[in-house]
Parts: sequence; structure tokens; C-alpha cells
Amino acid sequence: MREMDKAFDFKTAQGRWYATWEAAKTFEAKPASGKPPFSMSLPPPNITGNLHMGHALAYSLPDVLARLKRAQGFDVCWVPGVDHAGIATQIIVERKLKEEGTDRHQLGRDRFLERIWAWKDQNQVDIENQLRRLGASLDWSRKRFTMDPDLNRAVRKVFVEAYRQGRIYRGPRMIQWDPVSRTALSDLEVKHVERNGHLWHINYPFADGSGHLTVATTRPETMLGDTAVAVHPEDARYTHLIGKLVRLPLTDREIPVVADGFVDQDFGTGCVKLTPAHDPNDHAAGLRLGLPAIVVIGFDAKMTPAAGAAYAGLDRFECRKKVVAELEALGLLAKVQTHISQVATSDRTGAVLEPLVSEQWFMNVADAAQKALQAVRDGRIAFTPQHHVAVWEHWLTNIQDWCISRQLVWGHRIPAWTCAACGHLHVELEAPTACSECAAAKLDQDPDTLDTWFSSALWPFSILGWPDETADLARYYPNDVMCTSYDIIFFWVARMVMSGLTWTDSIPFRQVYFNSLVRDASGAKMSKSKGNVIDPLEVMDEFGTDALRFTLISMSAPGTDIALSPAKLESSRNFCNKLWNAARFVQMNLTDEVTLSVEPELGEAEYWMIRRLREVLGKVTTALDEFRFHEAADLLYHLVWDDFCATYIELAKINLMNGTVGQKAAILQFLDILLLTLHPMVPFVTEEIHEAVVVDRLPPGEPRLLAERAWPLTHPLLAREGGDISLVPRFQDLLTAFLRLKAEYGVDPAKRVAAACTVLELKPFAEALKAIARLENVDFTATELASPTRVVAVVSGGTIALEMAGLKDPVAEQAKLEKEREKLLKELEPLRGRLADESFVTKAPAAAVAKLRGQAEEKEARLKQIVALLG
RNA sequence: GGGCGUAUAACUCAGCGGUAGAGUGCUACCUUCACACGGUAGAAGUCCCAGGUUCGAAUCCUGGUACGCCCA
Repeated sequence: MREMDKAFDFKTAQGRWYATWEAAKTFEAKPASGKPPFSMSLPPPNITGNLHMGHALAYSLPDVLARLKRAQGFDVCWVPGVDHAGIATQIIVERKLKEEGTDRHQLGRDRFLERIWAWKDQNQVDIENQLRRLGASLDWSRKRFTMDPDLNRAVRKVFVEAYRQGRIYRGPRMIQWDPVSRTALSDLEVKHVERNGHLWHINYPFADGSGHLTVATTRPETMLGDTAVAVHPEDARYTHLIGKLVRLPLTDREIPVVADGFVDQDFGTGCVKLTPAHDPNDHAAGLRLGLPAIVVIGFDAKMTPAAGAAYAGLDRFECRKKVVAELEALGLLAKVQTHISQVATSDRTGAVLEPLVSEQWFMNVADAAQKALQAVRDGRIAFTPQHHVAVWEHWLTNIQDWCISRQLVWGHRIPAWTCAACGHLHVELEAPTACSECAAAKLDQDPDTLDTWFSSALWPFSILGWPDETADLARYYPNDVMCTSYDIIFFWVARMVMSGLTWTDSIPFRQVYFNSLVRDASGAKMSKSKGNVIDPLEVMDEFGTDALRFTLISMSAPGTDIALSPAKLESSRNFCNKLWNAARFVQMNLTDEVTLSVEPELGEAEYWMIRRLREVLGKVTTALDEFRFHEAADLLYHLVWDDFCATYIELAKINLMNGTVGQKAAILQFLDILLLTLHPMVPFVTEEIHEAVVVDRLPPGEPRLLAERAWPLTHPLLAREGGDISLVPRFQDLLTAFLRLKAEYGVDPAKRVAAACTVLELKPFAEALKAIARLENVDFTATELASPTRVVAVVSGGTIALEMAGLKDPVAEQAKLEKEREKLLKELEPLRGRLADESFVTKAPAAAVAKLRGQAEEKEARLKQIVALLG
């Protein structure tokens, strides 16, 4: 048996145990086991980065479930994987190329891809090892990458099917264009940020010279592409102008004044310029009104020749300055207001996006969205916390077609080929060798790739082998639980549900648990620019993985974000250490013949501990089943610290050190049950203790790894009942009363003084009382305790006294007793009042009345004793 | 503009119809043979505000206020 150190050395334990579990295939799914399946898919982390605190949380929680379900006898299949993260990855590798003085155009598509693959291979290893460090009990034999060949096959299958069904189509449309990464984005990837800007009021003179009207705009450079000015059809200020022509300043064009209901009469002047080529609203209005669209800004965010020779080639923001300056010079700038505007930027690059019309692939998801809405409405998919349903409903009922093509190299290539000869479009699973229309052999594949989320949307079933009807798919699909962050509810969860219902005719998972977001100690979002990022890897080094996990778990109250503080991490580390030391104390006092096979000898304290274990274990099991992780953690924290360490071990100390084998066996059983219960949350420290204390004492045939043992809810010991368990809490009260008495009268805590007590039922605890409260002896007697040399206090069911010899100060004692009496009277006042209130007594539930009456009686009894002592 | 969430002890948060809790911090004391990453005792809160429902509201309802997030 190994001697345990004074403190838990998490650094060595963490590395050792994961390797052991992995080698034992503890976490591999066992489809042939005959156990019921329980399955989850790991939200695949991007290959681009390190594990951050969000991952640590999002993976710790399902790991608790996975370990719990495994212990409960399920065949757990938790599939890991990583995501290729199209834009994010390409940006990083391009940055590396730039540092090397080259770029992707110089390298060419194929060599650029080779570079990304090499980078991906290395990063994947890193992130997988970080998942191991976190303790995530994943089935690595089933690990996937979103661009694995069979996952690519699933992507092509969906694309081709959807194309044939008319769900996927290609066409020119206004999309949000990221001029930095040079690709189209979907609406979801657009982030609206508030920027301080201006609202420029510009005079547009009438063509007939009869004055001008004034338009207000936040983007004056786009005026070069204006093809109309719009007013509201019911705006009395302007109705007479509808149909007139204005001369567009800085150009030689004349454009009409038109009417359209979308114009907001209260914004600016109530006149808006229309630039159908560069604004989504104007684009829509242009289509409605049949207006031409003039493209004045290109894909490089520079002005095109159509903007006019004076502006062509200028960056859009340079052009803005020039336009404003020239308008001012011409006296056409009526007014400039400061204005806070919502600017569309790229979620990834932060670049200001440019709405542009471009040829892209789209997916119509209207039908799938209806199915997804229905699945949640009828309860086939349940959300925790439920309030996310409201946002879900809103988004899915207003869903737009999804722009799925990206002008990126890294990703799933779109399986579409155009015949170079006749232009026929072929959408096929495999590259066609000849055109079906004209038999030409030269076919060019679409250079674009698919939105990263296109493959992620298929994740729960593609990783199980879909579209093949594999055994894994039959057994583990749909998944039981999907744990993920609520910030990707649309990006990912909605799309998985839509895809699952469309392509597998099944929900992809039954329950969705949305974890919180992790913030810093003051509640601010962690970001590199703020410098408040807490690195989980560093935390694991400093406090231990178990402490990190326990912290995140115990702060995971549904619906609130987590403010992570060092104080909380310390507290969790201390908790692990407390457990470690309790175990160490037990181990130090166990002889070889004490094993889990020995029949435990039970006394009052043991029956009380059994009751506590049974209650808490029941509550913990329910809490975890209902995703109330924080509640489970809190219950266990107090079970270990207050009940097991502070109360039970203190009471059982004598037995532990000098008791029988049977008495020690009981203590060992309790420790074992605690380890089993805590293991899903803090796997490393529990496995380490298990090895040091329990393994050599296990019954034959029991798994030697804690991670493989059964959840103790149905442990036979927990069913045992006996003794008067109410004595333990009463003993606690008695103990506290003695300690308080010593403290109040300034008795040195270490000084052993003689004591007396009239609560005779607690005599069995006399030895423990003497030891813990440091009393010389305790005289349990029914006779009156008050005496000139003693100080007294009142407890539940009796009186206690300390022998003070010549140190007693009668005046001070009198004052203390009087103070106690005042306190009791003050507490009794509302109780008496409510019990005297007839409407309460008659209308409140009997249990509530009885409870209150009990409290009142207890206090009345104490009061009576105090009054007696005061003479 | 619409929606969601949050306001409880100095801090971070639980509780969400039966009269106020935890962790950390703070005060005093204690190195007692598991643990100072420990122990004992203690101080500390008009549960954001105003109405309403109820025998009873931190908890439910209505209306404010402040902060955060999402969508437009």
C-alpha cells in the first residue's frame, strides 16, 4: 500500500490516469455489451486553436454525464472529433505564409492545401491531447475530422440530393461580402457593431433648376451608384415631388424621385438615396421599382470605373472622404450630424462588410425549418434551459435561404462541374468524365468550398457512418444528449436538427443542454484584446484539472453566465485536498483485514451517515439527470466537507483509530461510496485515492479502476436503517454550545475543563464530545446544573454547564443569559403572532403550521429553561 | 425597434410561495496526533424600486429602473 502525501499531487495523477483509462479502453463504446446505449457527439473544437475556457466548460459537463451513465450501466458512446474551421484556418495559414514572404496565389491551390493539411495534422494532435488533459472520457477509436473522406462523402451526398430536390440552387443575389478574406458570408456570420459615424445631409438639385431636396446618408460614397431618391408615398412633405428628376451631384446622371413604403419618414430628412447595388434594402426596393443597379464598389472594396474616372481605384473609405470634401466645396453638404450606426462586420475578420450582388450557391431551408420547429414544439427535442426556445422559434420562423458557398480553398469543394464547351452544369457525387449534353471531356469544377457549418450540420450522423446504414448509426443515433454553448444555437444546433430531420428522417438528439458562457471574475467576456483571458491549461497546472472541473460544474446554474474567479478555483482545489486528506486519514488507520468484503458494524453515527449518503446520492442522481450540475456539485461539497469530514469522521475517530475491523469497514465503505459518487466530477483525485486506499480491498471480480465501477445509488449498505439518527444533529448542537460557551467566557480552547449536561440521550457520544470540545469529563446528570462555580447555557432538550472554578463572573453570566432571553423573545414574537393568526392556522397547509409550531415549542422550552436559570 | 436574461451579505453566486443561504473575504482565537489548501467562534443583507395576488412574496403577476446578450 502506497503512503499518501500530505497534499494531493494533481500534477502526476492527471497524466497517469488518462493514459491508464485509455489503455484499458474504459471509454470505448461496447456495442456487444448488451447494455442500453447512451450516446453523445462532442462539439468538434476548431483545429485553429488551443482549448479555451469555453471548451473546458462545454466538455466537462458532458463528461460528467458520460461517466455517470457509464457507471449506471449504459454503453456510452461519446464520439470526439475536430472541425476544419474553413475561414479561421485559412486565415491563420495565410498569415504564416505572409511571414514567410509568400502567399497562397504564389503557392497555388494544391500546394496551399498541402500546407494547411500539414498544419492541421499537428494542431489536431495538440487539441486532442488537451481534451485528454481535461479528462474527457471520449471514445478515441471513433474519432473524426470534418474533412475525413467518409464525412466528405456525406457532404457530397447531401449536396447532390438537395440540388436534385431543388433545395440547393445557384444564382446572383445580394450577399454580405468580406473584402479581407474575399469571400461571401452567410447572414449569421455578420456581426452588427455600433460605430461612431456621421449622418451626412446632401442636397440633390432638381434637374429643372427649381431648387433641391436633401437626402441623409451614412455612406456618401455609395451616392455614385445612386439610381433614385425615395420618399414615403404618404409623406405630405414630398408627395408632390414624386416623379421629378434630380441631378446626381458629382456625376452627370439624372435620377428620379420615387415612392416606396420602406422609407422611414422620421429618419434624417425622410428622403433616402437608393443604391440598389450596395445596400440590401435599396436592392430590394430597386427590384420592386425596376431600378437599374450600378456597381461602384468591387470585390476588393475599391471603387470601380463605373463610379467615375475621378474615383475609380480608390478605397471605399478614401472615396468617402473625397466625396464629402467635394460636396462641401460645391456647397451641397447641408449638414453633418454625428451618428451611431450599426456597421455590418465579419464575425471572423472584423472587416467592414460590403453588400454585393454575386453568383453564389444557396440552400432553401424553409421546409427543414418547419420540421425543426415542430420537433421542439412537440417535445421530441427538449431544451435546457427552456428559455432558448423563444429565440429558436423567432429565428426559424424568419429564416432566410442560406448562402453556402465560400470563396475559400480550405473546405469541402462544391461537387459541381461546368462543361467548358457547352456550359452545362453537372452536380454529381463523383467528377464526371464527360459532359452529358455535348460529350466534351473538359469540365471545370466550381472553385468554391462550402460553409464550414455545412459539414458540421451533418455531424451527429456523419460521424456514425451515414449515408451507410452502419451498426453504429443504428445503435447510437439519434444521440441522447447534445451539450453545447447557446451562442451557436443557430450556426450549429438548428442546422443539425434541420439536417437530421431532412436527411435521416430523425431528430439528431433527444435533449439539448446549453451551457453558460465563461466570463472573467468581473463578468466581462474574455477576449485577447482585453487581456482577461484565463487559460484553462494554466489553471490545470496551477489548481489541478479536478479543481477546474469542479469550479465550472458548481457554477453551471442554467441560464446564467459564469464569472470565473481565482477564489473559486482555490476553493475547489481545497475541496479536492479535503477529500484527499480525509481518505489519507482513513488509510492511515486501516489494517490489512479491513476490506469492502467485511460486514460493516453500524452504530448511531453510521446509520446517520448512511441516511445522509442515501439522501444526497438520490438528489445528486436526479439533479444530474435534469442537468442541474451546480446543485449536484453543491450537495457533494457539503456531503464531503460537513457530513463526512466535520461530523462523521469526528464522531468515528475513536473507532477509526481503536475500533473493530467491522467498525473500520463501515468507514471504508463510506469513503468508497463517496469516491464513486464524486468520480464523474473530479475523476483524477478520486481515481488516485481509489488506488491508494480501495483497490487492494475490493471484493473479487470488482473492476480495479474506479472509472469502471458502478454508480452506488443501489449500494446495499445505503438501504440499511437503524439507530436514532436524530441524535447526531443534536450532538452537533451540543458540541457547538460547549464550544460557544468556552469562547464566550474566554476559556482557552485547549484548556480541558470539567463539564456537565442534562441531555441524557447523548451520553453515548460522551467520548467524542470530550475529545472534540476538549473537556476534562462530562457529567451526564438529570440534576440541576446551576451552581456558583459553573456557567450554564441552554440547548435543545436540556442544559449544559462548564466548571469555571474561581473564574466565574456572575454579573457577566447574568447579562449573557438575559441577552439570550431577549433574543429568544424576539425570535418568538413573529412565531407566536402567526400561530395566533386564525387565517394562517386554518388556511395554511397543516405541515407548514406544524413546522412552525415545532419551532415555537422548541424556543418556548429554551426560554423556560433560561427563565429558570435566571431565577 | 423587437426578444431573452440578470438584479440577494464587501465580492462571486445559489435559492424561486412557509419568513435568508454557500464559497471567498472580514474580525477574534487555535499549529489539537487527516488537512493552515486546516479548525472554532463571530460580524455582515429595506433579497433593485413601486403596486397587486395570497393567511403568507426574495420567490407569482403588473409597471418602472439599471446592466448584459441576441435579433433587426
